[in-house]
Amino acid sequence: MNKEFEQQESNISGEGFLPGLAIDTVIFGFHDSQLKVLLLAYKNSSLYALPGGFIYDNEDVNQAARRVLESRTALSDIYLEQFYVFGDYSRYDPAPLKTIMLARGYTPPANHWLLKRFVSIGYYALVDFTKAVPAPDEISDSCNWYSLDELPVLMQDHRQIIDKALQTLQNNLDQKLIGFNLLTDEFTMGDLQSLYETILNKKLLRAAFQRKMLGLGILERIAKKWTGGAHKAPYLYKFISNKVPADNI
Amino acid sequence: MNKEFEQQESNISGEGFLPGLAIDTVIFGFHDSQLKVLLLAYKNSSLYALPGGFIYDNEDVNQAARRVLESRTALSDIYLEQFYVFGDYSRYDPAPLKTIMLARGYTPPANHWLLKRFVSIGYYALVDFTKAVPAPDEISDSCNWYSLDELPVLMQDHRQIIDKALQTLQNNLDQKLIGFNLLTDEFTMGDLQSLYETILNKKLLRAAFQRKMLGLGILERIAKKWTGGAHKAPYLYKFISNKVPADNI
DNA sequence: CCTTATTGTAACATAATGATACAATAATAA
DNA sequence: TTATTATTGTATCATTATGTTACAATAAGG
Repeated sequence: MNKEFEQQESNISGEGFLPGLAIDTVIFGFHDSQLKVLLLAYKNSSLYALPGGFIYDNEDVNQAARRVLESRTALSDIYLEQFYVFGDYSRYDPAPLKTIMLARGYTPPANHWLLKRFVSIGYYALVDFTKAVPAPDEISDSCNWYSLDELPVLMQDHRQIIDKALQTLQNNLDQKLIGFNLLTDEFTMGDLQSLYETILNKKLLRAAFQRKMLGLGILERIAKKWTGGAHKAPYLYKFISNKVPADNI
Repeated sequence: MNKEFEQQESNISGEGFLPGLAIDTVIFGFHDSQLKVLLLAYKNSSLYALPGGFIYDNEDVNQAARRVLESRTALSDIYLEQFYVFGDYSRYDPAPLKTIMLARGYTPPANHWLLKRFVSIGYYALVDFTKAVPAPDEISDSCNWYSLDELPVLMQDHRQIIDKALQTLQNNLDQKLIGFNLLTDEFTMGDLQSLYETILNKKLLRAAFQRKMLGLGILERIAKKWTGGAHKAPYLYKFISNKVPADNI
């Protein structure tokens, strides 16, 4: 794990990996009423990047995505879904990886597999912010949450990848019932509404929201939560239905 | 075009193509109240397959999908969308292509690029059945429409690819307004309802369907259509909004 | 001109959602 | 203890969308 990139780097032909194919994961979390994504800060570079990786030549592509997700969050059984393949020729830009390798003191040959054109399969994941344990990889200084409102400058087309992931999340939020994956196990109706409002980027009517959510029959009322505020205590709920990791992964 | 496969076949290393990456397109048509898909019948084989292809190393992936679509239907400006990446290791099966090459009198070396593991990007297209001109490729005897109800035995996991494409179409039908792409330019409300019923595989209420469709404000009433039947003639409609080929392709 | 099948739409019932109002209640201050 | 305050849970009514039935308006054909 820790020597992973070193192995990929010294492996000039990319033996053992599917060539030209990569995975990028947009890992969403929710904290302080803000949507966050996990980003890596690359060493010797001002660039930030999405957690990504390559696929072993005997590995399922979806499994590789889970592997990447687990290695950056220490979480398994997470909601994870493919959302788009980024395959434009204009993405092709070997400069960032070359810079990274040079900074590591390694001069790659021109035909190094990591410098060739890559097509990237975009996945998005929904994780419980409080449970994830962000872990940088070998070539990054840090792995941290960044609010969607204040993203740093990102490598290549990673900004567009995040944008498209968010669009997909917005479209899927009501259809599939996936929002709960971003909350802790127990939450108030206010937490849930705040999450929905943040993702959809619009205010929702409290009464109608509560009625609809309760009407779905997927929330179990647990107990009351005394926050210390001078007002009625809200109920805590938990999601009943099985927290399916995904449709088909 | 006609010598395309011969070039891919004699090109042992796959020079000029993205390695290990393929495209499979589920091309939907609608005729006689049935959903159809375009399938190729391979020479010297009882197997049928989805139209597919490879990606040039200087070509956008989406552009490659359009190229495949155009070469099998002689149509451009068609609704086309990515729907899933099929990347399980269990898909890996060089046998069919090897059989095809052997039947052509060509014995490929073991390391031939076409015999390696491929990940396939699934696209689905919605075309006007009356406008498409199905054209087989070099290694197939025929390119024809097959009703979804009576599909022949398909190569590899192509049956699952079709199933997943249909699921996606069903999910997208109401959200995006894409059904019109399967009809001729002018159609009756009955045609449209029949299309919806076929795709969704359920009966719809005529009055409610008509009210909803007209309420969308995307249909223009053209003229009446006298079919010769002993009854009131239905109006012909055409789709107003710009027939967008896709979201983002 | 009468029958027949089908279309377009009105009319009503039911369900879903938008909007407002208010009682319940947990802290705090008087 | 009691009043005050903020927030929650839900009832109520308004509006919109959808399900259902009914019926008038045709285009043939006898």
